[in-house]
Amino acid sequence: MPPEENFFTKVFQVCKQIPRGKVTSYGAIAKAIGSPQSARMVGWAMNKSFSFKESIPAHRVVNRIGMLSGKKAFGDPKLMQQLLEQEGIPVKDDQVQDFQKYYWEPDGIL
DNA sequence: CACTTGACGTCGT
DNA sequence: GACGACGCCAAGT
Repeated sequence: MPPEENFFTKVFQVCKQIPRGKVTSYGAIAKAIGSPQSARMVGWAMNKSFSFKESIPAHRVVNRIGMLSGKKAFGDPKLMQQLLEQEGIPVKDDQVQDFQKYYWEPDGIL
């Protein structure tokens, strides 16, 4: 019995809750699911999210500085930036412009 | 089974 | 305020 899939579920749940045109940070999600020090796990889960059944808008999740750290995970680095711009989020140099403005704090599932 | 890597974050300099 | 080092957790090799 491997790991509790609940962890992934929580992360995915939060990701899905991200409103269109908004972005959040891994730490915020990690904190929302009750593991504030497991921000890395959130990112790792995101990478695995592509293998997940459901579609997860991982492009709305960036690191604390708003940098598209996992753009490579989309297959094409441009894809993530494109998706963000498509949702109305200006991205420049792999960084979200006015990140603080588009930042969205996820609701704790707990 | 032990070491390394990884979509991060915080503290210290 | 920028740069560097340490810390966390799990998966892959």
